[in-house]
Amino acid sequence: MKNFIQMAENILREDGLRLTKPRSMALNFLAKENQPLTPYEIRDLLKEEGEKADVVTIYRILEEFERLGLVHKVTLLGRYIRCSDLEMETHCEKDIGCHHYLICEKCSKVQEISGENLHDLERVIEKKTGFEVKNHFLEFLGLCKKCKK
Amino acid sequence: MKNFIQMAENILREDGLRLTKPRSMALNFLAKENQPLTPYEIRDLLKEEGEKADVVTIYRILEEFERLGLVHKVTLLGRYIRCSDLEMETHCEKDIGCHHYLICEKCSKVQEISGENLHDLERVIEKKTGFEVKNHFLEFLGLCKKCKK
DNA sequence: CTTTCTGCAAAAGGTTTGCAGTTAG
DNA sequence: CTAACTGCAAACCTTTTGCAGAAAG
Repeated sequence: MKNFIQMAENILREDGLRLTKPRSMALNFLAKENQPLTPYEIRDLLKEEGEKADVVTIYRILEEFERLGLVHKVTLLGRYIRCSDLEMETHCEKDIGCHHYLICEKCSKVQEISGENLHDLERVIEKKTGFEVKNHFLEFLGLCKKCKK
Repeated sequence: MKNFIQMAENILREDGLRLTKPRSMALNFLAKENQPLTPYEIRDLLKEEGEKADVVTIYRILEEFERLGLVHKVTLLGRYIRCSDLEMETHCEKDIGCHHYLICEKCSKVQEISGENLHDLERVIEKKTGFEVKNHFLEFLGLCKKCKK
């Protein structure tokens, strides 16, 4: 956790971004929670600590964080979660084996898993984590034959 | 394509739903296009054929279609695509091996593929379809250990 | 100091809801 | 006929944009 924050701050600095109060606090909450948060939730968390920040600012902060590989957006939830230490260290931006999430339909808690075979994976997941996979979303982004040319 | 429409109409009937003009035409366009459409696009297509329908109606229609397994929502695009004949026949609701989509970042065209191993799959995809996979989105929905109890 | 960030106001989408009127079966 | 469906208006929620003022380095 401390690790994440330090690495993140370095990455920000390297990119020439300033370490402002909202950015720093957003990093802290993302690290502490270790669960995906909405921009509004982050705004509220800041407010609880006496730092009022506009949601617009949080949106812009998260946009930068995502670009720098500090957070992922969990598409199905519209929430942002901090990248794992592993992802940060290996700088495995969009690699296979990263950012696979298990989203509980009931409590909305998210756990990260890594692995590569979907079929086997589901079985392994159920055995190792006790998570009962009901549905999965798999979509590929890229360039089709025509557009590649 | 004709197949899809007939099967879909049967499924609607079996569920006690009425075969109205907007529903029937939406089915036709989804079948004909074979590409994911937004509710607004469907509304416009209907309008072009002289049938004006409200977007709200289209939203409600698509909601029903999804419930009945006639269409899938392509999460990343916010669009709806007709289920494949295979899916309809096997009634493979949420099964592994279904609804995997390749989304072109440039032309936004979508192709469906089936297969189960993600790693191998990407390689196979590139060879078979010429689609260059840049990124994939994989998220699982289900119940975590706690919530399962 | 000067560039970068933030706050505020406002707009822009996308989606949902309630209710009265219309239509399929 | 009568339950189901649709249209309209409005609300709601999330996200984006522009610009002037504030703050980091």
